[in-house]
Amino acid sequence: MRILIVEDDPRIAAYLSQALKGSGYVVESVADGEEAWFLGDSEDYGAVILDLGLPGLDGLTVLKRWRANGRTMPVLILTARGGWVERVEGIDAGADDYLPKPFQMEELLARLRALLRRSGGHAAPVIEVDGVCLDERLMRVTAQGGPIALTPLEYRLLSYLMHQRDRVVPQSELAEHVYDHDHDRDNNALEALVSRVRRKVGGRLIQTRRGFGYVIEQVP
Amino acid sequence: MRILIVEDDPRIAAYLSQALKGSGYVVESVADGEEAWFLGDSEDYGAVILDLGLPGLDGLTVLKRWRANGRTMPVLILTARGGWVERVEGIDAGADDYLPKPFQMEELLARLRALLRRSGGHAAPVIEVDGVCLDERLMRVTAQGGPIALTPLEYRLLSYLMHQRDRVVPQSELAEHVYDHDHDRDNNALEALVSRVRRKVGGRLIQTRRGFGYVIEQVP
DNA sequence: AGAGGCATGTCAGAATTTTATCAGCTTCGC
DNA sequence: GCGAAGCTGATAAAATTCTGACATGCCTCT
Repeated sequence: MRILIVEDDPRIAAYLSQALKGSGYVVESVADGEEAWFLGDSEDYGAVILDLGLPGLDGLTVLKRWRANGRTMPVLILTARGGWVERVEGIDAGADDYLPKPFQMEELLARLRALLRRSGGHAAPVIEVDGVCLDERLMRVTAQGGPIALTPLEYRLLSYLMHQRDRVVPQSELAEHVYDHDHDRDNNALEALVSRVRRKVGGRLIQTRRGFGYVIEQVP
Repeated sequence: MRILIVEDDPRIAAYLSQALKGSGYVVESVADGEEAWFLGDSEDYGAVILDLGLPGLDGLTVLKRWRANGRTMPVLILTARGGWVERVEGIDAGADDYLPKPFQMEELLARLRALLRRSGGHAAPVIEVDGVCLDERLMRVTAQGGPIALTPLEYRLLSYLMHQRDRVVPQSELAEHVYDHDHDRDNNALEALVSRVRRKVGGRLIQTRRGFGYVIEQVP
């Protein structure tokens, strides 16, 4: 994990750098506000440790510009300006944590771990087969770039089959996962549903295994 | 946004509860460790404010059990045990922030805002979607430059949906985070509320996913 | 205390979308 | 070719959601 240290006191910068390297991080260090702004804007860091009293450009200004530009890396402010008013100001400028100097290195490392832990878990859950994408957060399906409007039952059906891709799903099992438990089984509602989904996502995605069920194959 | 307060001192709990409600949160409060564990394990909270010195079950133990069970809501520890060793211990037990008593309410609110915006996967202190801006610090919403007057419930609804943007929010979840715990479920108050918010912020911001819920999409 | 204003729940009917059902058709396996 | 399994379009029925109107209750101001 790559960490940017923005700190103008060379002794503190060296101390931080050494401790972070000792914890397994890759560290870059700058002492100047302008340079910090440029690096944070153009490079990719797992987190930033930011001192506020900087030559050139103030730390808070740097942070606000990063956020205005859509940079979302976690930022831990570390400064001697210790009053609660400054802390509120720093956090509301877009910082994730604020640690006053002097500080215990152990605590800084713990807080950094917490920031990294929290910022890590946002992978987009998207399943894609043959150009058809299923976005589970948006509950939306796209095919060849265009969004496809699916009704609730249609979505449940496609979602289940895509989760079970490369496996033949018996009709009875599919029905159990699409319909509420008390549902007529001796009609062809499921087949009608499959038919409608096929018309929307393209006919060859959902294949019929006559006598067994349906399957979505990953490799066409 | 629904917040759980775990605090055994009734005066501090009342103080917290009042301040959080004033900032537009839906608040639940418990004083007992066992009960806190149960609620945090089974209910859905946007964040938890956790005191460590509790009757019944220790706060740290409660937190560790939540994390062991896969609960990922942000937790802010708030306690009089102020040494840095305790802070490191609390953070490494899975807390996201640690604020020693006594504390400034302003700072707690700021840190809570930081936790909530980060847990939604974002960093900037102001959320903006399609020309509509939500400033949590000022509790103010603007659209196309003009401020929009929202009632408390309307604000909670819009705020929650904007925090959860690009994710479909089921009606039941939305209701939990907008209304206090004891509330009728089989009326259409929520739909009426959505309708009112739509009239104020423009009809196409909040989209309906029939059968699933509502969503605010960042990229329309 | 009373008036007025505001926030919000409630209701009914409208608007819209979704789904079951049916009938006839097609395809598949033997 | 035959029977069974599966497909599809049409349509009616059902479910969901929206919205305006109204009622209620709370708060503030006089």
